[in-house]
Amino acid sequence: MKLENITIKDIARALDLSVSTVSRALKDSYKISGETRLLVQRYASEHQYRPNVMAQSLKSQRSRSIGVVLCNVPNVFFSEVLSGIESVAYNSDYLVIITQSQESYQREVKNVQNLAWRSVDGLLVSLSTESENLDHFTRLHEQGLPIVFFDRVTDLLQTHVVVADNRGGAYDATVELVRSGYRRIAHVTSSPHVSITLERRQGYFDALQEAGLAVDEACIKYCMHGGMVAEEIEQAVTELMALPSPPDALLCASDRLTMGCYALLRRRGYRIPEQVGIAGFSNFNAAELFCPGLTTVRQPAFEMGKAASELLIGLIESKRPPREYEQRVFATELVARGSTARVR
Amino acid sequence: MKLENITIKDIARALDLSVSTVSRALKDSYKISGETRLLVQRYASEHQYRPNVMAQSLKSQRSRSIGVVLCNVPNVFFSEVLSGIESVAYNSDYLVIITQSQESYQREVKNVQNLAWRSVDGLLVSLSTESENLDHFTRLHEQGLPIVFFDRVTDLLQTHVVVADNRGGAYDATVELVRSGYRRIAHVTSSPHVSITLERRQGYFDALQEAGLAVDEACIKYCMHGGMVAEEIEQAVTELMALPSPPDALLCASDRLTMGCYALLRRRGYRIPEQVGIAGFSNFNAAELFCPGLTTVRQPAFEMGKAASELLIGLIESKRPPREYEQRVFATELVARGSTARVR
DNA sequence: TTGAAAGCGGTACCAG
DNA sequence: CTGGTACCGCTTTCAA
Repeated sequence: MKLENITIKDIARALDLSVSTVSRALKDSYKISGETRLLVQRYASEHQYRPNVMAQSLKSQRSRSIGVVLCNVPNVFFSEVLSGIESVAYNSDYLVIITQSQESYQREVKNVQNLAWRSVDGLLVSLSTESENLDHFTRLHEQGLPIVFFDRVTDLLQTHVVVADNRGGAYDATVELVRSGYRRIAHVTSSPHVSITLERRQGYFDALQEAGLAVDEACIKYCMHGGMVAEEIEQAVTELMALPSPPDALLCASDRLTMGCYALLRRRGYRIPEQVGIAGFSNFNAAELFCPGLTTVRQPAFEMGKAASELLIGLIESKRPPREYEQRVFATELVARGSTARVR
Repeated sequence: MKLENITIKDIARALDLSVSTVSRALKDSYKISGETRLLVQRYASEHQYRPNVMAQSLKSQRSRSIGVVLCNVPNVFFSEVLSGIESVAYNSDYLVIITQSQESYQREVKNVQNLAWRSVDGLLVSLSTESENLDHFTRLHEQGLPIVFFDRVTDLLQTHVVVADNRGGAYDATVELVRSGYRRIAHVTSSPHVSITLERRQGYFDALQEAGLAVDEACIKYCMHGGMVAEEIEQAVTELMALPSPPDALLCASDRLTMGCYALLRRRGYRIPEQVGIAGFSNFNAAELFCPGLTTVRQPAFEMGKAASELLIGLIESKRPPREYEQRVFATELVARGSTARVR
């Protein structure tokens, strides 16, 4: 059963005009008499004429919709990004189609192909932890499909990119840990395939070196599924704490890892912050209600979503490719709380 | 610039067949020789033929996409529902288009109209707190557009509905408060326009009455924007605590309200659970990390999203309207934690 | 079993 | 300024 709308043809018949005239009248085309234009427009609005979008799309090869490819919506960071994306799209009259990769390369590929094939006008992408090969994007990109990457980005494709200052955020958090007197700071992070992992690790390195602390590879744990599987986190923390000289603090690289590690430390009875300090990336803003409060690095997720959306729509609507692709970097915000407040 | 795909016409030309034959061969139609079918299908797959979805949609008047209308994605409950919706849609090869009403009636109307006009095959809706008038749905519904409501539902429209056992959840939480010795239990809830408010209030009433406790209207505070505006919550709590005989416990009716009230009580220095107990609906599962842990009523959000999605797709794909509309009710789960553990 | 052609609802070019 | 018409890519009668 279908929604019955009147068509341009109906209007033409009713007003004894040709479809082309009606079409032009509706589009406010210049070469049309004010009289007929008004006539048509009045009739159209009286009869609630709505152009059939599928027909327009078929003709124009554009759908006024953008596809979003991300890992998992319930992740706080992503849900806020998504909200930002939607808010811009709403104002620009684009529809937002979402897909989740669940950190699976296979699924990401399928989603991307499906979106492209179902003809979105552009793609907003945060790569899955499993994605090394990016052929599914390059092919589309070469064919001219606008793509903007956010958060987990790549330099294998030349396009706009929206990220937080990941290096800076990790640096700040590490400095805070050092300042609080921690000397053996471990790093629990995601797959080294994704950009954010490398950038955050760099910030961690920089801060350690600046503080004259040694970087110990044994103190860095990579969770290949970004913490999607609980065992990853358990294993990482277990191994760290079993080290001959165990860490006295943890720097976690993502929402899920931070929460996971924090919960695990508490569950295992570690005293935070005395015995172990913990800080990490997280957009969960009730972290202050934890016991002790959790020191977090916050990313302006909503703003990042807006920016990504704006850049993509810009790309879609500009006739020709931009001279230069932008890389928008958003400052992070360190909120120091009890979990790093060791009294020396 | 557009993605170049070969069309059915190209195949026809290459194989010296007619487009109709090719079309039928691709659809595995019965009246076609096995030979030509194989020929066509091989050529198609070799040349990566992808049917143009816009053309198919224009013809069939179906888009294989569903629209989701909800308040706000970053809300934990909704983000989990959304994830459930997406997971089912993915398996059934439907695309999910999301829109946020931000609790605004205006915006809900716009989103619904836009989605319908942009021809989604069906709608998944959780009403905004402001929505009393539902004409924007009834019109579409009468025209045959499949709609399934979830969470904030209505009985003004005859259709499938997916909800949590809201009465039961509120009842359980209130009973828990009573069991812990609280005697003057206030209720902070959302707008009375939405179904969940009434149902949850009923559970609260039932439990109070069963316990022989008086229901005091002064102890019920309605936040008309569901806690979207922080002042609402502040005002509600302030007024409650300023009552001649202030409450000794709070039952909160939604994610945002629960977190908001809890944070506020802590900020204002109330001792929880001794001075004030608090429990409420929330899908935030790190509530155990709070100090004290927060007693929550959890809804199986992901499962609810899946159910809603399945019902909608069923509606879309069945030729005729079902004999009977379903109302799927999901059990809630009470997780009692420190915030209601008063030692008597 | 196959092909021709109409049509889904618009858009845009070309005449007039 | 207006009308006729081809076309976007696919589906589906209707004939052959």
